[in-house]
Amino acid sequence: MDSEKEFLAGYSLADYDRPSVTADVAAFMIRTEDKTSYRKNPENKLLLLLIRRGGHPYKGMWALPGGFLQRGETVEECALREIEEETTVKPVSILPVGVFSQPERDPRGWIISNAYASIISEESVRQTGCDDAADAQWFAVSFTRGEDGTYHLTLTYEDITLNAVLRAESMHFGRMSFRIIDSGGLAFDHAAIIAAALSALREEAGRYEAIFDFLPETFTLAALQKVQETIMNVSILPANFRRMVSSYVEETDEYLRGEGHRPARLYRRKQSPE
Amino acid sequence: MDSEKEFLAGYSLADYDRPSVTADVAAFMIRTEDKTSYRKNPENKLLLLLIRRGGHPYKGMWALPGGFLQRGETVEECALREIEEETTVKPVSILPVGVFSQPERDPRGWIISNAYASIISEESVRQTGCDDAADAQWFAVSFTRGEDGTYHLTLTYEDITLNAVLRAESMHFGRMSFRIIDSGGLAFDHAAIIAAALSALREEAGRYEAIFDFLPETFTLAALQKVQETIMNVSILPANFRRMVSSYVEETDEYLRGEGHRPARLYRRKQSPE
DNA sequence: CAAATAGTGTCTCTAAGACAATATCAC
DNA sequence: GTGATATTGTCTTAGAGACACTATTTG
Repeated sequence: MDSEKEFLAGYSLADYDRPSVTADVAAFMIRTEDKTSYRKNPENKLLLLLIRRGGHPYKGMWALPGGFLQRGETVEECALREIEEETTVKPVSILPVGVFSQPERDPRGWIISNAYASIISEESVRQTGCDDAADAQWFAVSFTRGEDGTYHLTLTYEDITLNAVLRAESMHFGRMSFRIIDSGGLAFDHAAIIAAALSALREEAGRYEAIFDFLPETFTLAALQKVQETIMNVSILPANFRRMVSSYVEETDEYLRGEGHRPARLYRRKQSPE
Repeated sequence: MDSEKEFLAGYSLADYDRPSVTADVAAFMIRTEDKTSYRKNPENKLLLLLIRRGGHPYKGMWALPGGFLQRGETVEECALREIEEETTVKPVSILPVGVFSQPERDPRGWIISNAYASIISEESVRQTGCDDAADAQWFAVSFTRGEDGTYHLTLTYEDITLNAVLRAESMHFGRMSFRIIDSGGLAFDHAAIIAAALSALREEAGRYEAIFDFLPETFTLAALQKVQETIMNVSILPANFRRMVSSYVEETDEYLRGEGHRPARLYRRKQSPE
């Protein structure tokens, strides 16, 4: 019986052809806009972090943050590391979206991408104040389905508008994958990655899983509802939303006062729903 | 302005450290058992294809079929290719399960695995009759949750029983990931991959998405229900199941006769439910 | 007081679970 | 006829949408 140790000593992976592996991250944040009236609650905007590429290929175009997998880390850790490097903020949560491995997806060669969606709370961004780099910006997201079955992804930052068009290809486990019809000026296949990440985020939010990560420890139910509405692009009656999330949250004794109307009780996420 | 062509010509990915990339596939099939009485409908068994490892590491232990990603193919194509090589059968569908990239998961070195669940119809296996290789066998699957939150995965083939114990780690997009407590004799981290694939398969079956792929073009509703019950490990009242899938199927004019009781109408999958 | 949100209660509608009842065939 | 499944229909219950109504604060 030959020993496993011996076998491994003589074994070399270098004999095989290997791809480069990256993790690309669609980092989402929800920004509370300014109040339009001293009475009204503020609106929300869903934002996505994009980096303007400084080098070839796709030089000058906008892309998702990402980078090569390093020895000794998992793909998920790589995604976390990349987003921390770019924002100096630790994401609250990170969710797998899919693997993108079309052979021609990157002109530099054989590079496969592991896509993640990550959620960053506005609170943490405010604290570290990482809005400095001109080559990293938060774009406002709009993602809608046309009546002909195409999907329109629009990303806006000041006077820059990226307008991608996609078609849903397949659906597995409730998640969709997309084929790019018009990349709208996004680098690589990142339009398809963003669409898949958004579709995954919506599915997660529909189960009230992802929405808490956008907010601080304690929050009003109205704020939580705005998050849900912003992600899902729907509107919900407050009374019904309240009932639906009631099993996921628990009351605190605190109230949010001074908003020009009746104070709202602050809630926190309940660890074990039921 | 420097040209992108120039840049790419001088660019070499070989400078970076790269992992080996594999696709591992949990191939599921549902086998119709023999009738216990000439009147009764037959029972079903959920089966998973395992390969006995001929070489180190984990020599002699059972593992999922899989192999290295080759240049020019996508990870999904690699998974399809591996399963076809092993069974000579083309899977009806293939579903992404997750990426497994713990640095120590493979003693041979830095190897990350893309896991897929694939569904193979009994019909296609019968046609090609690929039950020959002694090192490739279909194991009966049992996957249950203990009352202490652990999960028990039992795989059985003749006198071989593999008994793995796992703990749910996290849940994203309705899918769970698992930590291995006892691998039960399965190679690598394949116990965790199988558990994740089963959890994903159940989620998909719960939406009546995956269940049709186990069956031929036309089928009785009772057969469809047995598939659902086998995967989900539940039992459903026929009248209710019939109502729930009614929007996913359409009638044919054919009937299945000679079963010792009232003939059942054959149905086919409806392309666009509603 | 007015404007706005916070919060409660209730009606309706739909989908799923339970179950009763009938239909139809092979033996 | 008997034993089994096939098929239909109905009662009940749980949850989501709609909406009316009350409560509470700030300017």
